Amino acid sequence: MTNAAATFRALADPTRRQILQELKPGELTAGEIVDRFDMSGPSISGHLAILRQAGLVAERKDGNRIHYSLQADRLASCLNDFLSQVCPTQARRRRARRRRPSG
Amino acid sequence: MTNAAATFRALADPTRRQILQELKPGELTAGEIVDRFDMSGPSISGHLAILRQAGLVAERKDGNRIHYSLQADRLASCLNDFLSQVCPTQARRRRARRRRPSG
DNA sequence: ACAATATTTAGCTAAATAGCTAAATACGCA
DNA sequence: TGCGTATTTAGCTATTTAGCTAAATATTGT
Repeated sequence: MTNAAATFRALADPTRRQILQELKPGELTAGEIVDRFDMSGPSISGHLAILRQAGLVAERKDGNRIHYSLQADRLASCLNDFLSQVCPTQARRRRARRRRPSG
Repeated sequence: MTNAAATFRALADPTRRQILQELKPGELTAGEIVDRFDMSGPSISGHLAILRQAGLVAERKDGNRIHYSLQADRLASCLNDFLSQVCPTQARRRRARRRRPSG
C-alpha cells in the first residue's frame, strides 16, 4: 500500500482522527487512550495498529506500557505531498520573494 | 457529516483520489472520466457523487453532459484546517518574521 | 412523438470495516 | 514460579462499501 493510501485510509475513521488529536499535547499510553474513548481496549488497539501502519504514530515500549506519540511531520508531509500532486498552486502557497533589482 | 469527515471519507478511495488528479488540468465530463478508468459508468458516477457531497468537485450542466471540475481550494483548506488542528506547528509553517528592534 | 446519447438511480453480491468478548502474550514484582 | 496489569490477537457479527447489470431520467435532434 502506498503511503498516501495507508494515510488516507487511516484518516477516514473519526475515532482515528480523534486519537491523533488526543496525542497532540504529547505521548499517551494505550490505556490512557482507551480511557478517553467510550470503546473497548481491543477496538482502540486495532485503530492504533492502523495508525502505526500508516506511520502516523510511533510507539515506545516502557516496561508494561506502550507509549504512543504523534508523528506530525509524517502526517503533514503526506497531506502536503498529496496537495502538491492534485493542486500545486494551493499547496503551501508561498509569498513571492521580492526580486533583487539586477542592475 | 462534518466537512472533514466527508472529505476524508472521499479521499480514502484510490479511484476517487485518481479522479481528482485527472481533473487537475481542467474540467471533464462524466463520460470522459469514465473513459479514463477501467470501471463501469455507474461505479464512477457513485464516486463522483461522494466527491460532490464532500465539496471536492463542482458540476456544471451543459445540455446532455455534466462537466466536473476540481474544487482545489476546498480540498486545500480542508486538509490545512485538519493539519492546523492536529499539528499546528507543521501546518503551513511560515518563516518567522524578523522582529523590528523595539528601541 | 421517437430514437440516440449521457448520466444517474435501483437493486444486488462480495469484500472490507468496526465493534464486541474471550483468550493469548508480555512484563514487573513478590 | 506464580499473580496482576497492560496490551494485543483471535474469532465472531453487523454494517458499510465498492463493484456489477438493468432500468430510469434527462436532453438533443429528427
